[in-house]
Amino acid sequence: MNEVKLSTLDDAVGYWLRRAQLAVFEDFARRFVALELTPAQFSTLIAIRDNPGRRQSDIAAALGIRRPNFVALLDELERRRLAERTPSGADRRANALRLTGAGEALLARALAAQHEQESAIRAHIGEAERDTLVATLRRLVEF
Amino acid sequence: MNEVKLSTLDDAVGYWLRRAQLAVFEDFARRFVALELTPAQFSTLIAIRDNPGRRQSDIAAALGIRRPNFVALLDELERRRLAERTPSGADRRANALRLTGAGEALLARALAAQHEQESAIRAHIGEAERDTLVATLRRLVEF
DNA sequence: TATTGTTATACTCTATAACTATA
DNA sequence: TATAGTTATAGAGTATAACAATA
Repeated sequence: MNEVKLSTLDDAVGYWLRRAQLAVFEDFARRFVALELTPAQFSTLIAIRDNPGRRQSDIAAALGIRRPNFVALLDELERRRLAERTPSGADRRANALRLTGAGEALLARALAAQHEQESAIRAHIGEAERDTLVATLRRLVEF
Repeated sequence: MNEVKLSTLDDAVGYWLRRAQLAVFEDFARRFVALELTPAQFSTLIAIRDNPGRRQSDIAAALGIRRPNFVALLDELERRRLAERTPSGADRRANALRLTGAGEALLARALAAQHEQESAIRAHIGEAERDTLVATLRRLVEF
């Protein structure tokens, strides 16, 4: 196949943002396949560990996940005995979320895998560039 | 809702890459809603304009779109008389792609809208930071 | 009345297998 | 046999409406 030109896309932030995100997420998927964790499940485990006892709605909202879509995700984490829905004391409508011992153990392994990915990125694009990248991306989110 | 902590995600390239990409694509969608063009349709119009007469497969591959998924996308562009499938001379299996006059006209408006988005991004994060961002994202794609 | 968790549902993206017509 | 375009289909991911229990 002869080369196909894509002149206008070659300097577009949106285009490279999408391609870079796909590349990093594919690498993430490779590293996490053994742990059987999707990005959404991984960030959910982090959010629960950092905020034990919080309501489903709060955790879901913080992660940008709609409440209805969070139900099946939690069902699966509970089925695998990684997280639990426990009674929320005062409000009997709410579920308080907590990690199990197995959940904390798996999260520890996942955090190690994530750390390896961050190190690989640092090695590939450079330490300073990585810090600049994260800083710029954070400003872009407010955009 | 009290604040929810997300310690570990706060310095992760993958996390901010995803959030920034969502923010930029939401802005893109707002700017392109009047043109009724998705990112995939927009980049397809660019690819066809830059490579008139090329086969479907080549254009799809250059955009990272699987051949089966490219069919409906092209059907829609043809239905709206923005692009055409024409006979490809030698090989009677292949379709050569071209933009119509209407397609070129709409693409011109789309490119203007994209240019406005790029200007807005430059204004928000700064000229030099934007160039550094694109350069870093391109290196990240090889990752 | 409003909110929490849930069910049902639908729409978009993306992926694969297999067909047809040509090569 | 292999390739170009196509069909059918299935799986994620994400969106909304509406319900039961509770506030």
